[in-house]
Amino acid sequence: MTQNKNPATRKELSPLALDLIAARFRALSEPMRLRLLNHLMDGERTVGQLVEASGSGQANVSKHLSVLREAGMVGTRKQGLMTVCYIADPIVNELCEMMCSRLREEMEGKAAALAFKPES
Amino acid sequence: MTQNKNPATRKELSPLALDLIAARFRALSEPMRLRLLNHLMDGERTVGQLVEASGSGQANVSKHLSVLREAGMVGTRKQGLMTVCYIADPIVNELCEMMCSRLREEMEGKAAALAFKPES
DNA sequence: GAACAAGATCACTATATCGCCACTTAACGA
DNA sequence: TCGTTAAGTGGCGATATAGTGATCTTGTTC
Repeated sequence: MTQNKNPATRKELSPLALDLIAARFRALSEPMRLRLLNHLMDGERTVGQLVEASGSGQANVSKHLSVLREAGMVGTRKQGLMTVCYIADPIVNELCEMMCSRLREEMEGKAAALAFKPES
Repeated sequence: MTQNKNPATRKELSPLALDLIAARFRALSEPMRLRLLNHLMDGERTVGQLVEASGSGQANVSKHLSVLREAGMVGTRKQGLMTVCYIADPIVNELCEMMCSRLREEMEGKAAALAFKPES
């Protein structure tokens, strides 16, 4: 069910499409960016709050945020001196949720496999 | 709806979890790897077939495949001289499907915005 | 066993990116 | 206008990774 045997119904993605999709996934491929998103899942945060919460430098956080913004995943809004950040695309939550639960399954599976009968 | 205002119900992910999740997304962050997966969505393929279909070198394809294998997304099976590859985790299809349709929405949105009344 | 074919691995170059420091820019208050 | 603070930007060193050619390994065939 996970594979489509009929070549006529499957489309080969164009190089441009592949680049765009890869770019989106690349935005999610850094632990620090995931950490920022994880904090934003609690609600809006200023850059300063994210700097403090992430434990990284201000310049670094600012650059990671611009990557997320260019990927359309985070939005920002100026509020006086501060910049308020928020998750702009709900797909972020879905993707992370999926990946998380998938990893949990795998880990539990491996743990169970190690619990008894470590290879007959 | 996409954000959780209650801090008590949101969990902050551990650094280890962030690394694991980031690694999975990183496996999907290269156009060439997405191309390989895209071909595998039609069904099993040997390494040689993927080399031909992808238009890249054999060494390069082999390395990308090992990245995908380590990420648990692709499985392989020896069959004589050849190595048969297949998608081992159905999450790959879901993730790519989601990303694809999301991008389509965005592009169509932008196209529609450009069609008429380019800013009043 | 020798020749051969498929694929994995190694060595290398080029490029990209992370984290940090310093500096600049922008908005606010006195 | 000046000083202060929040955040963006540029430069730098270190590391990581893509792609390529050469080599090694393994299984097949004669």
